[in-house]
Amino acid sequence: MELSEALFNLVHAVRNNMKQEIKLLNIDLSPMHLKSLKVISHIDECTGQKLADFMGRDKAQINRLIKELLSQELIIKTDNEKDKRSHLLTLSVKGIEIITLFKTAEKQLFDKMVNNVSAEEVADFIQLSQTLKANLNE
Amino acid sequence: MELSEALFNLVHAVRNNMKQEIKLLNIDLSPMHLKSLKVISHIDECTGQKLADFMGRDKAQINRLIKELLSQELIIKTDNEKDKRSHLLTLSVKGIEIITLFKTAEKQLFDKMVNNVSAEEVADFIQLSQTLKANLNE
DNA sequence: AAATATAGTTGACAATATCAACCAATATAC
DNA sequence: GTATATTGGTTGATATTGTCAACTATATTT
Repeated sequence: MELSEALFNLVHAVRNNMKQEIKLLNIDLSPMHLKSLKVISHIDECTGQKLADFMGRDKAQINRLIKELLSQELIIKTDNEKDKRSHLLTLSVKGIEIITLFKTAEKQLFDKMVNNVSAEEVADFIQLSQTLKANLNE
Repeated sequence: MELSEALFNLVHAVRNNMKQEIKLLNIDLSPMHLKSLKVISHIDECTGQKLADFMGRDKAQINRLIKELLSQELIIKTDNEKDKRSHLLTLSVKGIEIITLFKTAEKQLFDKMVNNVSAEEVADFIQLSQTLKANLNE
C-alpha cells in the first residue's frame, strides 16, 4: 500500500470514530469547534490570530468558529490590554466541562488505537510524521 | 506531541502541497475528483458502488464526482451487461492524460517527503498506520 | 409472485476551507 | 510626528467535502 493511501485511510478512520464519540456524548459541536476549544485551553493568552496560526487555518474560518463558541457561551472574550485590536480567549466553566468530557473520550479512542502497540513504536511514528511534514515544507 | 496531532498536521501538510501541485499543473479538478480518477483507473470493471466502497465515501458524494468527471469527458460510462442498474466507468484518453500528469506530480511530492527516510522506516510507518486503523474498527 | 436488497440519482443541508475587501490599531519609515 | 505599511479581526461570497433521506429501477431472496 502507498504511504499517502495508508495515511489518509487512517485519518479518515480516526475522524469517523471521533464523530461517533462526539455524537455519543451529545455534544452539539463540530470536530473543528472542539479542536478550537482544546487549543484555546492549551495556549497561553490565546487570541484569534494565535489560534489561527496554531491550527494552520484561515483567520476567517477561525473567526466563525470563535463566534459559535461565544454564542454557546463556551468561551469568554476579554479585551487585550496589550493590543487593543485583539481579544483574549478563555474557556468558560461550561467550556471546561465540555472539553474535559471530550478529552476523556479522545483518550479512550487513542488507547484503543495503540492498544497492541509499544510506546516506542508510537513515539517513532510521531517522530517520523514530523519529519515527513518538515520535508514537505522545505 | 500527541499522536493525533502529529497525524493531522502531516495530512494537512500533504493536502496543502497536493493542492499546490494541482494548481501548478493547471488541472481544473478538486483533490477528490483526482482521487476518483485514480481509483477508477485502478479498479477492474469499476462501478459507482465499487468506487464508493473503495473510497469509503457516501454514494451521493461519489455520484456527484462521477457527474463532473463525465461532463469534463474524463471518464466514459457504459452499460453494465451483468447488472442493468449499474454502469462501468473507464478513463477516456483525456482522463488518462490527466491522471498520468497527476501521478507524476504526486510521486515527486512523495519522494520529497521521504527524501531522508529509509525504505524500511516508510514500510514500518505504513504497517503501523494499518494496524492503528484496524484497532479502531474493531 | 411478493418481499427485500442493491445501484444509482437527486434534494437538502452541514462542515470545512479559501479569497478578497474592509476597519481599526499598531508598528515602521521617513 | 506624520505618512505608510502591517497586523488582528470581521464579513461576504463561494468552493469543497461529507451526510442523510427519499426515490426509481433492477436484482435477489423467500
